[in-house]
Amino acid sequence: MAGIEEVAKLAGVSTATVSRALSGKDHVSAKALAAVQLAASELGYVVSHSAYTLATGRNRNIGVVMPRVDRWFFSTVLEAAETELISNGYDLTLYNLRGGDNQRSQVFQEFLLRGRVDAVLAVAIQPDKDEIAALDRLGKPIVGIGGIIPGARTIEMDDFAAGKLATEHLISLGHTKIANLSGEILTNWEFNQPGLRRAGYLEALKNAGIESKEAWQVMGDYSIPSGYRAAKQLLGDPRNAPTALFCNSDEMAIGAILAAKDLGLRVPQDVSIIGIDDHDFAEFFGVTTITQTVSAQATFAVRTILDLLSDPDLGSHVNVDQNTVWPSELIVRSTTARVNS
Amino acid sequence: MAGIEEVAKLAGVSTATVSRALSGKDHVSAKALAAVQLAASELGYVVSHSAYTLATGRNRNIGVVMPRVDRWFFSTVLEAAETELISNGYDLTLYNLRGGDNQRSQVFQEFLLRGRVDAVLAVAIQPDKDEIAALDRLGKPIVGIGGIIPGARTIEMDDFAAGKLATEHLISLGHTKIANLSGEILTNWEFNQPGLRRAGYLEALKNAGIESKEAWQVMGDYSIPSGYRAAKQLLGDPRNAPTALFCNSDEMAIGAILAAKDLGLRVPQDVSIIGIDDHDFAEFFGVTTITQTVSAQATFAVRTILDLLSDPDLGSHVNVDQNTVWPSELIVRSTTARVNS
DNA sequence: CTGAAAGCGCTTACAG
DNA sequence: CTGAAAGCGCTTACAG
Repeated sequence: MAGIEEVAKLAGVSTATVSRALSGKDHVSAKALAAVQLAASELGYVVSHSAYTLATGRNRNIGVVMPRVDRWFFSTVLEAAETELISNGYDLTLYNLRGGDNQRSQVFQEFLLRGRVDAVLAVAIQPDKDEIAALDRLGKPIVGIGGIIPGARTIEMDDFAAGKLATEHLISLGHTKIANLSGEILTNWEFNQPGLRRAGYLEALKNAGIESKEAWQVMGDYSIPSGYRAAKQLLGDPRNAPTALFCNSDEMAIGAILAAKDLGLRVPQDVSIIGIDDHDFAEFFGVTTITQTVSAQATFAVRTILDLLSDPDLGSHVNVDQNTVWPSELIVRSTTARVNS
Repeated sequence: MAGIEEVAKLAGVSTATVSRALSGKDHVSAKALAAVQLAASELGYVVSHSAYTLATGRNRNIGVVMPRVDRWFFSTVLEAAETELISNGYDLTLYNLRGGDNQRSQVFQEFLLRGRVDAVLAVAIQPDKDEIAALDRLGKPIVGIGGIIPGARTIEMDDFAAGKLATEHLISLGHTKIANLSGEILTNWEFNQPGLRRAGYLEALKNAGIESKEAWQVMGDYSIPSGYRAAKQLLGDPRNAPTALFCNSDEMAIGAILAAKDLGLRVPQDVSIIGIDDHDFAEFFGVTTITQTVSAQATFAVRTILDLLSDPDLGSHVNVDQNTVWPSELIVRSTTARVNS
């Protein structure tokens, strides 16, 4: 692999000039520029990344930390983030935290601090104060998606408002028997998104003077099968069946639709179902939902990071409290309708 | 951020001793070891990655290249690969090629050669000879999943055999009207997996003396909606409806099941449906399928890479032709049955 | 505009 | 077992 020295020799200039010509940061005579470019392409020269990083302290690489990747939300974030990063010449290093608590602390205490990343994008992860402080000391920005991180910039949809809006939509259609299919919080470093959405749901019920029932507040795992199972249980109960389901994800809503069909119930005539996400498949299944525009959120988060990184007077202590509430919209499709009374 | 020098000073030894003590590669007196460890943990010392790489030429980082990440197959590979890598102290740098041809060549000609990765895992991507040669010259192994790459190590299920087996299963149940829902090849650097599976399908038909029909060979995109649409079209045709569907993915099979139901057809009494993958949701929907054990494939591929990298006499020219045929199994669930004649 | 040289923070023969 | 020193391959003040 050709190094800068060989390029310099071939071009008949110094390595300093090669560096300047290729980076484009400093002026170089047209003649030198041409000679360097020719030599570089002839030798197939590519800047050694570690030398570049060691000399400049910049990595052109950001770390993305998420609890898992094999779920729609996460893979969608990843896809959008990578696309935005690569088009800016940045690499993306992925850390999934499937390994649990140990892996999580290994990532934060070692991987992120080795100086391989310039910044971190935390997806649906709640870093603690010490972890943020450590990044801060190194001058590394951390931006979060999916919840509020005290002491850092975050982007999140208003989960409480979304839960409330979804429920109000059902109430406005005359429903009073409304169940909420939510999610579990598995670790102490995940956001309480299920709790916030449920709180919005309960608030909407209370405002409308509708009594809430414990039995109608059930747990799923955001997947189609879990939505199916929970909905079948709820809708199959002969004495206690709700007429409407508010699901925390479109996948669970899709599962619920299938469960209703299998019970011989018509959607939306017999049961109304609303999700959250605006998943790729939502339109196809006609799911009424609340948008999250996940790709756009991820792209925005990456741009925020890139902007911070290109700020010339970014010192240490770069992270500040700042939450951007991401707009959500209700999209009414064909799975919700006036209650059949 | 404390450097090795500060640790050396605090421990009262040279930087060489610190390096040796921390890496554990060379013997160090118990006393020095203790002093270094204490000093390092006191200062929160973490080895600078770029300095380590520049000095050693090793990155402890591998690049994963895939056409996209927001599909089950890819996110599952990614999840498994990351889990295996991180537990070996390796990072994973993700390159998705959603940006098309330009992005692809940028990745291969620039990103991969900057020396940031020690090896590459190519997922469902067909690098060309020059690209492999370039990696070879740098002594970087490339291992592929999802198809055969001439000149590199690969792991792939036998797509032809899988297509044949799926079709034979349907034939053995008495079906003769069998459609194949396959996928499109969008770029010239993707594998011809749809073609291979279809060839297996056609071979099985031929062996059984069953005539194949153009109209029963249709395209999808591996997703639930595309399976639904294609199946509805096929099964709704009053003169030409097949009695069995062989789908190239379980998601398409699930879509097909839903389409059949919506047409009032019973699965498997009226239509038999088989997929490929053994997707997370396959068991739930009772899909008869052919396993791919994707996670295990990805883990195996990563281990292959790690083994190569730890081989002390790995020089340049590390890539050789070598394909491992990954075993597949037929799992008969409840979506296939004897033809209703 | 350009070059010589220091420096980024490690690792590792080489001596001892 | 340990230290002094060279070297990894760049970038960037500093002079000119």
